[in-house]
Amino acid sequence: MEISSHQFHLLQQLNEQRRQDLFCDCSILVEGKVFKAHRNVLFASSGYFKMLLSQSSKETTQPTTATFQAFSPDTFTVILDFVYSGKLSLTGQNVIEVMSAASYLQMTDVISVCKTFIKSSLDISEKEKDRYFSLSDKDVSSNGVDRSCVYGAGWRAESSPPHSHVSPDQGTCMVGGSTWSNFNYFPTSQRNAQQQLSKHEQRQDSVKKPRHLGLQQPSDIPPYKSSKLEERAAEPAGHIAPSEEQVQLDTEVASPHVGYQYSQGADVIPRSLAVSQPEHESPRSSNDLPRMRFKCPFCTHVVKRKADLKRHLRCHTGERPYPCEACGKRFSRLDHLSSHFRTIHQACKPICRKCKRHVTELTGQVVQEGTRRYRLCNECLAEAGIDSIRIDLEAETPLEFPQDGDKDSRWHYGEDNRSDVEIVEDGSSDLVIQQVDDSEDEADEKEVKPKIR
DNA sequence: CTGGGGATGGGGCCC
DNA sequence: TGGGCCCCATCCCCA
Repeated sequence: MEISSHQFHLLQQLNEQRRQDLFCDCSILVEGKVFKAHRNVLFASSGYFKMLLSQSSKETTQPTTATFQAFSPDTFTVILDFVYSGKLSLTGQNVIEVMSAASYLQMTDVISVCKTFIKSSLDISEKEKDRYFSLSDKDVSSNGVDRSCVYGAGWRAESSPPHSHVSPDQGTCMVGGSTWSNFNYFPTSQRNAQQQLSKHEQRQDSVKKPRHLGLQQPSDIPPYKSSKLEERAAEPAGHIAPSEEQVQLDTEVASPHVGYQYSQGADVIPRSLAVSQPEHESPRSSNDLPRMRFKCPFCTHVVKRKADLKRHLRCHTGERPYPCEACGKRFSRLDHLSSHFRTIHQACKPICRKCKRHVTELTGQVVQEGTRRYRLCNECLAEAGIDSIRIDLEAETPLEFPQDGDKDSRWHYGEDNRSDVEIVEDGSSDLVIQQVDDSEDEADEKEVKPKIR
């Protein structure tokens, strides 16, 4: 006969003992703050502690002390509370750091839940953005990751990997003592987003660059993509890229956990899920400069700046917050959008698209094909049989790139004023010819450039 | 089929 | 810290 509440009460008791510092035989020092805990609980919850404590198990009479500088006391509080309660308090602010800490401590369940949290948040963001094509980032974030959520990990979770899909749009939620299957939630829009990403993923599969730190994805390991978050989280991560070892060695030279290799049955914690936050040298040498590195929790990539990591993470999450309002194409980066806008919609290059010769206001014209603009020299225009078309540039309204902070406003470009513009359209191809006036165009560019640059 | 060029995306890094 | 520029790799289209 099984009393289902026993595990819950047992954990509750242990948590109570921890709070009262009863039988605590392990001290964890995180940036100066001391946490008391039970060795056996830590051993059972974290691969890192399992490794650490098994090494020091011979001296069981001595209290064990672990020191961390890779994450904050607040983050460790979240982790420790989870260990002792099964409830993970995630917010948009702490999820990255919690995931990093969980990676560091080799707590796969926590990593999975964090990934799901991030993915779901982005999904909500995408949903909002799809509704209002150019929602501001601020609005999105307020609808997304900023909501706090408390995840409850079931203590029967060992039977199945955590395929949890919890939507942050549920707001604050408390799920305690449930099995993972109790909160399998997969928003339909998430599936849609995955479908939308599929092409991008296929492209990215081959865009894996070997040049970064000389690293290369092993051929047998598919590059990790955003829509594979769940699969990756759930899959037995038994593959370790040999090259990843280099990263570990490179970034964790002085760390106390150098070269650890935790294995739990067939499951090996993927080292690619290692720390994604600054690698403080510990103990830091007085001579060494603090070598700040930020590791991507999804791949082996290491960057020097947090902002670069944030930017890099978009290639995993598939987030594309910058839509081109001229053609609808979305970009993960503003500079890519700017570049796209300049090349596709502004015809900035004074080059004939056909013969590649330099064109001036005398020797060529701007051709507008739908929202695309490019230049053709008069000869090429004549070849195309459209040499007699002239446009009153006084009335011509150039495509304008939105200013900063104007992400949520519609862009203004010629299309809106076409009724006012004397344009000639090719009925079959939506072709619009505009006379090149470099002086005018230069002025246009000057007007736009400060916004872009 | 192949090579060239445009478009795109990712990283480094400066401001 | 975000914006933006530069460089490079890759994809895709077209001749």
